Amino acid sequence: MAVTIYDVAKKAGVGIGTVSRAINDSPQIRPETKQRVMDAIRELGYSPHSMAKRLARRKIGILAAIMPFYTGHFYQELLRGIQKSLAQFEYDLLVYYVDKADKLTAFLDRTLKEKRCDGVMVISMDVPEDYVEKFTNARLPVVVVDRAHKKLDSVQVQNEDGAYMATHYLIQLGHRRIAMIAGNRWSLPARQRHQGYLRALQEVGIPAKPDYYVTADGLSRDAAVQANDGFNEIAGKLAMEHLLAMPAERPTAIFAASDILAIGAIQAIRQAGLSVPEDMAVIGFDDIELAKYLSLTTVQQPMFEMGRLAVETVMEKIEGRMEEVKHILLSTRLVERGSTTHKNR
Amino acid sequence: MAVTIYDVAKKAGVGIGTVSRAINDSPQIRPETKQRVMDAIRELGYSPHSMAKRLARRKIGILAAIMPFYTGHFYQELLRGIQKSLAQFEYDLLVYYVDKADKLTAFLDRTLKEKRCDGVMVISMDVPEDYVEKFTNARLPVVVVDRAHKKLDSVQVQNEDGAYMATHYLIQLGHRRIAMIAGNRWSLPARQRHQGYLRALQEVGIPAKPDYYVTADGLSRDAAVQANDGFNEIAGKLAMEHLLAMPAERPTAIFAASDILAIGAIQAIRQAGLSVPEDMAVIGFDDIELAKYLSLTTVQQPMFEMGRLAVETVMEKIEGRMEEVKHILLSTRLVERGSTTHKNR
DNA sequence: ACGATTTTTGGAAGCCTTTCCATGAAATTC
DNA sequence: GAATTTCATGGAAAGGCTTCCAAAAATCGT
Repeated sequence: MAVTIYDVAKKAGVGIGTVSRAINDSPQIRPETKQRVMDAIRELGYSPHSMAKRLARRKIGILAAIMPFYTGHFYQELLRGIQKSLAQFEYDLLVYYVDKADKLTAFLDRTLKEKRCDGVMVISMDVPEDYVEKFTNARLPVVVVDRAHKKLDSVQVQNEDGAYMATHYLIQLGHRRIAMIAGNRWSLPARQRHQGYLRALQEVGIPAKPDYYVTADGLSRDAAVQANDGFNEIAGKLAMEHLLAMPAERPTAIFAASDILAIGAIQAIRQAGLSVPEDMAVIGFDDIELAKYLSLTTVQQPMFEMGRLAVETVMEKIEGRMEEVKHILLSTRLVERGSTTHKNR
Repeated sequence: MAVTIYDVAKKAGVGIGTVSRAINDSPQIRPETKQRVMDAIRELGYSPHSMAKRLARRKIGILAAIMPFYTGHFYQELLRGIQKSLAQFEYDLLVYYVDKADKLTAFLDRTLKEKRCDGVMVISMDVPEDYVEKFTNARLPVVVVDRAHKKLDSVQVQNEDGAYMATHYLIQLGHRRIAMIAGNRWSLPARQRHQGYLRALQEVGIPAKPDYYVTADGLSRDAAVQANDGFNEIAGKLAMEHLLAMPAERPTAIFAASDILAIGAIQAIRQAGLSVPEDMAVIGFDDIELAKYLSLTTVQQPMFEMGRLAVETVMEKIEGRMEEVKHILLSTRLVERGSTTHKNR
């Protein structure tokens, strides 16, 4: 049916090995011979069958990325970093979006069952403990992005540091009553960011009020509030309403653990007839695309770079250049906009 | 090295054919035998090699999507529709993001050269004429999404209709001087939307002023303005500035051929000290995520549905259920927000 | 010019499945 | 109970490539 390497070999009057060498830029071939083969290939319109090649090479040439279904700049930029980097290795990218965490295990199972890729990048999701072992046994490299796990390679941002920076910035602006809004309490980024928040407060001797730390899990069982680990607009709004309803000592500034939470919070603030930043300064985390349009001060993550490093980390494992588990931490950057002060530059 | 079907066969005391039948749910196998094989598989931790399977089955089980690198809800939702639909066919998705159109041909070349997928979805990009033929010859099904081509299957939205609806809506609001901002003049969606715009005007006897149709290509050679076929923020802003600078008969309403153009236009309007919608009503097209936050009235495209249909169309071709070229047109929906009237519901 | 090296070449074996055909066993029919 | 049909099974062949080894050809040294 399709034209194979045998047809080319016959046409060019050479052996199949020679054809293979010609298409794979082997140095073990005379230029004239190579030319003859290439001519035959062009004439016949031959194209190698990628699956056969992969089978023979014992290498799939595919990396899989699994990520949650959130829209937004963060994942887009990440994907772009991944793609760009992948191109250099001549690997393809298989993308899986999942709605819920339970789909993650379904995907992981399938990946383990069929050998569909050489490595996996798990983005913004926690890999269940038993799967960590399964993947290790299967010798299938996994890198987690935007999360960390002791036994898996990881690429993430200095969450603690970024949160410290954000909180410190609010303090510098003169705020003393600073509350923090986060997604679910057990989410790792939430915890890390909380640590940074606490450190900044502690440093200047502001006691941390437990009431000032509001997380999505404490607010509601509602699915909409729990979506995306509690990092969603509704949760932000609810958390803010909760803070505004506090009897006394209402905070003057909010550090939200994500931009989307911050956006929800701002809605609640406005609805309460207050304005940002006069009555309430708000700072987010991520620097998603919306942040620019809504003039939200935030902590920017080097998303593109994360993607690039994720790929390189998996590739190191695949190519056996690296044995040890590697944890990469990238630094963040504060982006000042209008939700904290007016016209400050 | 890896455990193969032979190991399983030996362990279970059956032939390899039987093992294959067991894992593929063939009815041609006794339940007891199947159980025995399954036990052996579990014990050995066997998993079939997907590439070998694909080679033997003469079916890759992969669809490729190639799309531009724009961030946003439209592509995210589209991808989600694609993914969801793909899961039913047990196919995987290979994603390629491209910055520029020239990368498109690079991708298409590679796809043709190596047989990496069973079908291709080209999203928001025009397939060059010579490639149409190449793909037809290679018998590799291609569906274009958000574009159309006579000889290729396509899934797109009723652009003409949506634009008509948008313009008609502005007319209903009392506007008579309605301008249109579009990306590059030669882009198909731009042309189709322009047709709808013209039809709505004509219907009520408003003469179409050529000056009221501003496209990105007429504005600047600048790469930033030409990016994404002229559908970008800068182009929208520039176009609006151009309209505002018009000596007399300044328009009172703008139909932008995309939300992102509308957003650029709004910036220009505000910068000129005018307000939306009082001085200038603005309606967009797409309903990207930002639209909701910026309260932009717009024409919504059924993105998820487009993704689903794109997959089904390619699959029909792959499975040989359909020979003819199929063009699918989906209808749009007007979403009223604050950029056209205040509180209108 | 001839033996020793080095480079090029041909093609068998291997990668791991699925599929098809032949065979033997079991079930059905008359 | 013999003849026929159906069902379950084993394993060869096919799918299209890479890789390795041995053989052939080219190159080198003297």
